[in-house]
Amino acid sequence: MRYAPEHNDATRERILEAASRLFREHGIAAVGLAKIMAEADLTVGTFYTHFKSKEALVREALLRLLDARHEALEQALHGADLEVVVRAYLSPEHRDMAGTGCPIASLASEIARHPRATRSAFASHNAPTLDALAAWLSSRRGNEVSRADAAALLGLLAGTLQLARATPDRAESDAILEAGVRAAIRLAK
Amino acid sequence: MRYAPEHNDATRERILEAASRLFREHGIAAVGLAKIMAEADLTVGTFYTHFKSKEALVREALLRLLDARHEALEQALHGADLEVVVRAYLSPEHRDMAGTGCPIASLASEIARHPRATRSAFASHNAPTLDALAAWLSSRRGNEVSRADAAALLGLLAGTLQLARATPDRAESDAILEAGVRAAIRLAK
DNA sequence: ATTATCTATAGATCTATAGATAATGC
DNA sequence: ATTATCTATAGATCTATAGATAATGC
Repeated sequence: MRYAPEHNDATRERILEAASRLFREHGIAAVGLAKIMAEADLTVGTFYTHFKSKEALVREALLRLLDARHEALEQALHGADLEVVVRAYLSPEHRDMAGTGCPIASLASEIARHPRATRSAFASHNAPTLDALAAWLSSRRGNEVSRADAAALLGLLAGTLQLARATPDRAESDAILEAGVRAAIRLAK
Repeated sequence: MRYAPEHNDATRERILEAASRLFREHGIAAVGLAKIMAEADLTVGTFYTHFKSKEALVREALLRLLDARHEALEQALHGADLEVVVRAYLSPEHRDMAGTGCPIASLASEIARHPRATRSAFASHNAPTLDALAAWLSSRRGNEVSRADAAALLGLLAGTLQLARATPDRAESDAILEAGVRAAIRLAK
């Protein structure tokens, strides 16, 4: 229909946003293209006008999420205490809203099983976050902190959030979040 | 065919073992019953003689894995240093063999999206491991360590292993494992 | 005239069930 | 006689493609 270029871009964006939410909420394998397209108010047939394959969508949704996360972290580390950032990450709200939450906590174990191209996209778009975190930790601790050390801190946050999400008893789940905050602060010192 | 009772149990066991490996290797949603049954040298039709549903299989495979993990940890904590246990967990071998590895690192984020009955089975069969770990940490540190604190340590281990698995560059992945070991030891002190 | 979207469909897979077949304990 | 296993199939879903339809820029 030769729409304005903005129309095409906006549609593509809507698909990406629906996918980003649904993947984080239900996992990649559990979400079909029909559900994503319905969420974007379209039918399945249109999908392939915008993406080469489901895997291409996964890759692009992932790198957008990681880029957004990086920007948010830069903002947060600029002003706030690490404890505030950590408490926001390991909060009951974040635990209960996976669809708008951290892509690593939701998807890391699934990404590990995806093709190398997807894992490479993940690694390269996660690196800036790790580097920013490492630099921040270095200046705080006074000694050199590597990207890998920052990854361990992120691993603690994501892994603890996963355990809290898997724990059905609310009090126990809250306690896990609290313990994760204490552990993260200890690691950051 | 009225086989001996052992025959029935052995078949059930074979299904559980195939499922335990395939779920950890590819994720629960990504593995169909046909693949599991083929791995156990059976056809799909037989599945429902042994289990009520795929979800029932997931639940039982999960609790068996957690029970086995608990026994292995008890053994390990009895003799060895924590550092040895942590190094084995965050080893390149464990990273590269998800099918025989830690069910939490492979499945925690997926379990979090399963029905409450599955999450309850997870929590109750993971608790002994956490309690053993907490008791061990308490005696080592000299102060009281809660089950939730042990969960944070487990979260660090599982989360870091996931990040190492998602990182395609081998050297970078190895570095993440090393950083995880350092962080875990710091937390345990 | 161009092209994003639609409907329809291919072909594979998914979980689950029905009914036939065959192997062994009583 | 009992029952674990088999083949066959239902009905839903999955990713991906083909061809018709319709909306807008030139």
